[in-house]
Amino acid sequence: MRKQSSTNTINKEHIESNCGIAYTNSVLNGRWKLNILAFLLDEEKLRYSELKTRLIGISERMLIAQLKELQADGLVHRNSYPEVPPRVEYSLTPKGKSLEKILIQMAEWGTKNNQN
Amino acid sequence: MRKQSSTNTINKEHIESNCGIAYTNSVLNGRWKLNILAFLLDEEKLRYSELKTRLIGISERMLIAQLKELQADGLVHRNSYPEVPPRVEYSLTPKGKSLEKILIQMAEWGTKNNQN
DNA sequence: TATGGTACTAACAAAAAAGTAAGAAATGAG
DNA sequence: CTCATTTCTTACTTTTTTGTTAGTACCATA
Repeated sequence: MRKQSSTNTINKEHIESNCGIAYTNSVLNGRWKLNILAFLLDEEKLRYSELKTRLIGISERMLIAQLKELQADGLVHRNSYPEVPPRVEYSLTPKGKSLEKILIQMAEWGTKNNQN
Repeated sequence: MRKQSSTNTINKEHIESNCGIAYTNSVLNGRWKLNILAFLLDEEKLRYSELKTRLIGISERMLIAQLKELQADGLVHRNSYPEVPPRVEYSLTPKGKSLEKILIQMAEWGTKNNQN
């Protein structure tokens, strides 16, 4: 009677790949996260102010928020120097760097498929 | 006086990769889009009702909305049979299929890095 | 004539994300 | 003592996204 039982035909691989993608999605989802990661991949270390300059249009509130989430997810490392005025450098963690291939391919795919 | 001029130090490659990523992000961003694409990649064709069954928790409103956006971006093809009750099959376009590598790597990365 | 099954659509409400603007801390330079 | 600089923080508003619910169209079948 209930068609839901057809869910059973989804095998384990499908479910796992689906969970995998869901996690990746949850970590990368956000208006600026991919861009932040891409810049950090390119330039290794960037100060807060440097990121702000590169991410044209981002507000400070958003930049901080996205950086915090990326840190919480273990993708980005924050290094703060005890100076005044403050100096804070952001960089990728190994986990963040492990996204390199994906980021590069996304950039390539986007460049190829964006008809502007 | 204005620090914005430091933007000039960002070279063309960076800008392009950034635009590429921004486009890819705009196309893939959405709570369910990656999952929808992953299922279509795995199963080639899926009816609306089959997608609904697999995407646990999605509402009809969202499913339709995401499918429409994916169609508008040229990733998904909609095939409607002139039958009653209606039968509609969704599948990936070549452009959608060209995301295969990225989708697979995202699934793998997620599976590897999701500590559950 | 009424019912069932599938793929939607529309209207409104709730929740989440993002924008805006003001300000705080810390200290060396003037 | 005041100011400038940099990295945030907070409160509030607006916008965007998502949920919820009800309903539509189609026609074969009973």
